[in-house]
Amino acid sequence: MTESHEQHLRQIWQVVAAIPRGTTMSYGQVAARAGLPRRARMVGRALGVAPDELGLPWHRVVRADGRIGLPAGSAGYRSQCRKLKAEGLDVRDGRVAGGGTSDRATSLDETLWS
DNA sequence: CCGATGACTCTGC
DNA sequence: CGCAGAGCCATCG
Repeated sequence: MTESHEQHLRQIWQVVAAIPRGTTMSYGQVAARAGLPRRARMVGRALGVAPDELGLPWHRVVRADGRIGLPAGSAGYRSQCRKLKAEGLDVRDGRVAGGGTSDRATSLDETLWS
């Protein structure tokens, strides 16, 4: 059952659930914070297997460029875009703006988040 | 065991 | 600003 791997999923979900409202985090960021330095891809899979019962704010997880991690036009894409707007953020052409401007700074946040 | 795929990221052109 | 290539890790055939 690869329980060690399940633990990682738990951490990922926990990190995602710990994302402040009105803020967006990149996959690599979540992965790093979950203890997975290079497992950004696994984060995507984790969200994919994440049950809705957890009420996981997966919509706060976007790509490093601040773009939606799902194909434009997909159901998840629209959902994420809409939820982000509901969070007070602004979605432009698939891009997410942090409450007015860019709030996330990729590698910079890592030092900040420490 | 090897090859292909993927809710990723970075660098170069 | 957009496209292409390379790197990274886990899962599936």
